[in-house]
Amino acid sequence: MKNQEISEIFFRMADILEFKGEVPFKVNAYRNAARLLADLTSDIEDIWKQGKLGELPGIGKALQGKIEDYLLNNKISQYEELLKQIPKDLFLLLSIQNFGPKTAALAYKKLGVETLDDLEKAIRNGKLAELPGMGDKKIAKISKGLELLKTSQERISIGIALPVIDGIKSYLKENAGSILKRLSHAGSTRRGRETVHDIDILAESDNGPELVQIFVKMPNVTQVLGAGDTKASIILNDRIQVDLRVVKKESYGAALQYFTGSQAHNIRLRGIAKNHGLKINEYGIYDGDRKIGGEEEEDIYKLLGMDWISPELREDRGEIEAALARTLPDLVTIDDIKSDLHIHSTYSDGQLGIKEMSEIVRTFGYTFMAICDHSKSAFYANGLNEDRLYQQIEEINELNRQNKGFHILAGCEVDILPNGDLDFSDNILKKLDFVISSIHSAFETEPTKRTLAAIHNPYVDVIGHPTGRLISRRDGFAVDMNEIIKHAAETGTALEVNSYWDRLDLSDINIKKAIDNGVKLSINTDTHHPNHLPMMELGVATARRGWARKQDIINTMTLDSFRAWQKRNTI
DNA sequence: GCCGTTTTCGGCCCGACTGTTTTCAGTCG
Repeated sequence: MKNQEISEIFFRMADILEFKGEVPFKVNAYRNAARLLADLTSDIEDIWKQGKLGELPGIGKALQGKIEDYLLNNKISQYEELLKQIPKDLFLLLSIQNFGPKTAALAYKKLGVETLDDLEKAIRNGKLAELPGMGDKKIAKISKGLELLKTSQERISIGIALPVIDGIKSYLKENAGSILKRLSHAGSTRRGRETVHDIDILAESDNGPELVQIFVKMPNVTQVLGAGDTKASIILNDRIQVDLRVVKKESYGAALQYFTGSQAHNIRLRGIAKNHGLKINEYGIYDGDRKIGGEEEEDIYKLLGMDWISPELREDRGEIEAALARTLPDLVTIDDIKSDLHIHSTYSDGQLGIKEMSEIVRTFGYTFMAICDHSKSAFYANGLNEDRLYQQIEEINELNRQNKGFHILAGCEVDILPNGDLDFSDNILKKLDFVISSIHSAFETEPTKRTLAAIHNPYVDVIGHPTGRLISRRDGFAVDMNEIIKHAAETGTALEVNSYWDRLDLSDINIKKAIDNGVKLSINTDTHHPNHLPMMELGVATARRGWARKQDIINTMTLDSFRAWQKRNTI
């Protein structure tokens, strides 16, 4: 799909135009279009073929022409032209903190700075300091930014960030005592994004300076980037930046709304406020000079005539229109989840036996679970052959006889082989209660065709981690998600939302697309170790970001309705 | 660049912070 490719070009064109000193509104037009394309759940090529490009908000004549250029010629000629006029490593240079487009342009024009090395040299030989507006402190900040870029990690997974947030919250509660009132995380972690750049913490207190001091003296703070009376920024464990912002009671709601973002969502809200003759900032919502709300986050949305919007939806992907029309979806919650359907045991590569694991799973409040160990071809994971599978089914049956009020489904995560066959025959699969089917090998070999074959198998209930992406390591294999969704809808096969922190596969955008086409989803942890079980929350957050409701998720069903849903029982 | 029952021209979110300034530009979120 070309959506992503064009989106990336538009983001870069925005950077270039900004570097060239274009008016900010033009730059924003490109960024808005880039975001729209990245978030789009339908194929831009289809929209173009239907002649409906102009119906997309923010896509006018000029941008339509560029999209068309790319679809016809696989390049945007104006972008190619622009690339000739900029420093070699512009995009890298612009990622340096405290080194923005204006400074980059100045350094390029006056000193010929094209790369990080050039910049470092210009700092060392004092040339940069000779430029207008450059003082010692500014140079020092740019040096720091350059240093940070060299050592800093990529965005980190939400699965890593959330436990860090829990630790910070506990620390603050223990050490700040009565000066700390309300406390929340904000930013992209609150919105449940799969990866985050930093952690935002918001606190309510009448004593900002003291709270800030407690915060910067936290254990494992390796750098204090700044600390004032109401805010501070630190680097934790040389790894992740954490920003604290302290506000008073009357502004807490407005600040929480503001710092949760996203930026695009906030910009839309402020535009709407303006149309109503109101103004929003992080301290409250105002009618002229009169403050009319801001103590609670709900105030902001209510005063703009809309429903409160769950943080996971706040990306300006249609949630504002839905909130105004009062048609926001009733999103699935963690409390709706009644089963975890993808759990490994010591039969293959899990850490616990079925009995021990099931006892822990029960404590999550679920009423059933599925053991889905690997199949025989998964040598690397100690996959089960037919005999051991029968043995496992026997053990599960025995446990179910002993267990009242909790049921274990005998399942399997059957490999989709390179030739498109499944690793077990239908005669075996039909003996199981539940089947997940996944690709674990030969990612390059017709992954779409193989997945479709699995979808059409009458015993396959769920396609596991459908794109195979690993957030920290590799992109997904090149599956045609439109085809997979179409066939999943036709056959009544669910797609997995694998909740393991490094997978979160399907992603939010694909979840939305699946739901829009009537496909059911299965949120599972793919647990190999009991520590993985709480990751259900990550899967639920990702599903919520994809606008998933309770009725879209098979894990919210009772055991009876789940069985009635299975396609093998609907024939 | 886009957009329009206020507008086909003149708007386009808002504020903090910093550093370099004699009143503001750049960067960030």
